[in-house]
Parts: sequence; C-alpha cells; structure tokens
Amino acid sequence: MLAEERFAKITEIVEQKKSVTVLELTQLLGTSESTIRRDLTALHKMNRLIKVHGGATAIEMDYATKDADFAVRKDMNVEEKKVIAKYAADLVKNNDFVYLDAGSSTDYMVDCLEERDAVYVTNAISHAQKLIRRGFKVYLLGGPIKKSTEAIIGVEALKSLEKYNFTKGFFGTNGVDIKHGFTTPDNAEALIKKQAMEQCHEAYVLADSSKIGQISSVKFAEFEDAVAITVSLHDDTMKKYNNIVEVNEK
Amino acid sequence: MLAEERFAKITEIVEQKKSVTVLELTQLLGTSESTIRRDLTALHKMNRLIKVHGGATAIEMDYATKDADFAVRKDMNVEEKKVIAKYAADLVKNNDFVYLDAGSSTDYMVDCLEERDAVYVTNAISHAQKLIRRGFKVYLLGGPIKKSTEAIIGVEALKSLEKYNFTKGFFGTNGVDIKHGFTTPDNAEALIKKQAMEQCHEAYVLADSSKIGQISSVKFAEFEDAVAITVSLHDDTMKKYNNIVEVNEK
DNA sequence: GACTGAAAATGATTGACTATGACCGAAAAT
DNA sequence: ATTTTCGGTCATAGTCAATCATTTTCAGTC
Repeated sequence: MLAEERFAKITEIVEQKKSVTVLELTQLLGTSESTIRRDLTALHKMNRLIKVHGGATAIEMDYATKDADFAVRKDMNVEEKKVIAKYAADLVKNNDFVYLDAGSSTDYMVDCLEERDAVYVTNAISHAQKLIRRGFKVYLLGGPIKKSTEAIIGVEALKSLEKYNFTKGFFGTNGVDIKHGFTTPDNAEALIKKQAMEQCHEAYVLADSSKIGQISSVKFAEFEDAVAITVSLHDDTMKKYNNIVEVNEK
Repeated sequence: MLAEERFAKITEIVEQKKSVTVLELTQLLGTSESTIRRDLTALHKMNRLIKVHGGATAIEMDYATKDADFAVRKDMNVEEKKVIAKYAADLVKNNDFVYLDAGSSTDYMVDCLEERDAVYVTNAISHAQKLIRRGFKVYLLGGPIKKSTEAIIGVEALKSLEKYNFTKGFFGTNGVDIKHGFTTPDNAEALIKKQAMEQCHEAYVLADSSKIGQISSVKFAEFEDAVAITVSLHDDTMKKYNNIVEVNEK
C-alpha cells in the first residue's frame, strides 16, 4: 500500500471518528505500529490531524475561524512554530500586561495561552477574536487595516501604543541577524513593532529556524533589544549570546 | 480511551448538566477518580469548564450578555434583515466615508455592499474582517473588546470617533419608539453608537419589525436623529414621520 | 529483460517516557 | 468531629521515538 493511500485512509478515519488510537489503526489498515506512528507524525506535521498520546484526533475549528486558519495551514515549519509558541505562552504569568504582535507564530501562541488573569493588547484582528472567544481580556489597537496580514497599522495605533507599558511583548519577525537585528518587509508594520517593543519591559521574538540569519528590508529592533526564542540551533555563531533561548524540538 | 475523548465527553456532560460530581464522571466514563481529577484540572486550565470542590460546573455566559446570544439573535427575522440590509447597502456611494455599527443587521449589510471607493469605519471585529477580505478600505476603532458582541467599546474608541466626519452611518438597534427614540441594552455600546451618530452627516438605523415599538434600557438617539429603515409597517402610527423608510419585502 | 547497488519503506525491538489507578495524609465541607 | 474531597506519590501498564535488520522500489548497467 502506498504511503499516500494510508494517509488518505487515516485522515478519513480521523475526520469521521474524530479520534482514533494507534491500535485501532493498525487493525484497520493491517500494518505495523511503527508505520502508523510514522504516518501520524507525518500527518501531524502536515497539519492534517493532531497527534496525541495514544493516537490522533481531528482538527476541529470553531467555524468562524475556518477561513482564517486556512491561510495558516499552508504555513512553513508548523511544528517548530508550535514548539516555540508553547514556550512563549508559558512565559505569560498572572497579572501580566501583554502585547501580542500579528503573525502566524503568535497565532500558534494564542492557542497555547493559559493565563486568564493577564490582559492582552494586539494589533491582529484574528488574534483578538480568538482571545476574546477563549475568555481573555483583550484590547485591540485602532486604525486602518492592512489587507494582506489583517493587522492594524498607522499613526493612530502608534499613538495609542505610547500610553501602554507592557510587562511582556511577543513579536514575529522575518529575519534575525546579529548585525542587522530583527527585520520585516513592511514598513508600516515595522513601525508598530518598534513602538510596541519600546513599551515592553520584556520583549520576546518568536523565530523559527527559517528566520535565523535572514535579513529583511526594514529593521524594527536591534538584536540585543529582545530575547529571541527559537529551536535548537545547529549553527554555533549565536550560541554565545545570552538573549537567545533555544527550545528543544519535542 | 484517548485523553481527548474523555475531555470531549466530560465537556459535553458538563455543558449539558451544567454541573457534575467527580463520582458521577467516574461512573459515566468508567475510569478512576484520579484520572477524572486530572482531567478536570486540565480542562479547567483550558478554560473548558470550571473546577469546583466536588466536581465541575459549566462556564457561565457573561450575565451582561442577557440580551440574547449573538448567534441566536442573528437568526431572527433573517429575510427581513436581508431586505433592509440590501436597501441600506445601496445607499453607499462613491467616496462616501461610512460608519458601520456592530450587529447582525449591519452584518448582512456588509454582504451586500458593492461600493469599493468608499472608506469604512467600524467597531465590529467581524465586519472589519469581512470588509477587508472583500477588498474594501477599513478602519477599526481601538479599545477593549466586549465579549458577547465582539465589538470595540470604551473611552478610547469614543475619543477616536470625535475626529471623524462620516458622510453616512448605519446602525443597529434593539428598540425603536417615537417617544423613547433608539434604544439598546448595553450602556457601553450605546455610548459608542451615540458618539458615532453625532459624527454622521446622514444616520440610518436598520430596524426589522421585531424592533418597532420596543424600548430597551439605554437610549442612544432620539427618533428624529436618524432615518429608520424598516420593512412595510402594518401599524400606521409611524407613517406620518418622514424619517422612516419602508422597504418592500423582497 | 535481468542484475545490481543505493535509497526508501517497513516491522521488530528496546529503553525511555507518559498515563493510569490505588493509596494516603492533608484540606475542605458538613 | 466526621465525612468527603483533594492533590501528591508510587507501581504498573501502555505508549513513544530511536535504532536496526529486512524487504521493497527504482534507476542505471549490461
């Protein structure tokens, strides 16, 4: 049986049953545990199901978030981002006043957040929506919306940021480089990131491995201005810096 | 049984019964007390229920949300609302600067909008999202989000409204009454509606038949401050007013 | 078309890890 | 004061990822 055939069958079974164990799958597909496990790992990385201890469950989305998630689906380095996001989410503690930047990395972070007694400020429409639905306290910045990222930008947002003093801030980035700092392709968004970061007591940048060493067009912070959270680096050039956290890839 | 399966079952039971004891759950799921306790702790952390001594209770909806659920209300008088929304949408012309209030009536209006050279300002997250996805220019007000309606409220939004001068504004309402004007159950939202309407050159209120003659707790405008758009009235008491438009059903 | 070596997929094995249920002293409710 | 519930600990059973041997696949060669 072809791998893709199994993938299709497993996906179908999971969609239909909502959850399934490894043992069940071995019986239904007449193949070994090892293979099923490998398949589940692969499908999980492809975001076609959620691998859990003992088996897998379907990806269920609360219907309003469906199309928003579609864009995120064909995202790169999903697994890495989720690990980084989990680590970042655990940094939020009781009574924190948190800034959440727009972007896919911070989106995964929203899914992991547990702290309900914190207050969140964001410029991302989808984040605000997810957060409010999960019962968190949320402030949204005001201003024009950028179509491609559905993030609030503009002078008004910059102005309102000035009055906040965040205990922690979490940012996405397109490039991390020791010399060129944190960079992103859009100037309007860079301005927001820069301003927001200045208002943060602790600033964290979520950077999966594809961002390391990259340089994009607009700098929003120096490398030493924030703590970079990334997965284990194979490159040693950054190891000597103490503002970089390496999360172990689960 | 997979942990997620148990989570789902427990959540369902709690939702349905509103409260449940640990003992009941051990019997219903045929598992040990320890496991149930661990599950409840996990689910509590996930915000899927509230763990209490002896068991768990469902997450109760915001009491202020008593003005009927967004989802439920959206389904009332759908056909009427759509007709009204279509009429309202056609009022938007090239170069208009439009304020769009939160609510289900204006939501249907978003679906009907055709004018792309207008600029829209709204306090509703979902409207902003729909509009931007349809390629319109959108400004979102900033501030805290009200959970039940997912609308921006608060002083910040009021402040930023002051500087706008809308050519047209479209509002939802809970009650229309000649003597008591336009009313709505939530004070914070009433303030926003009031301020926004003051900035409008032309203000329209979308009111399906269930709203006519109703009086809710907070007034946000006098009856003569806006043009009410409704379906054909069978009651003649309002006919003499010239600020009421009756759209023919269908 | 058959042979061959490299690459990929599979299944078995294993030590490490995780979830579970029983137990028990502490905490809370009555 | 008594009973119930709680949360931590522990042994056990179940599950996992990594490794390795075997089989399958496939391109290149004769």
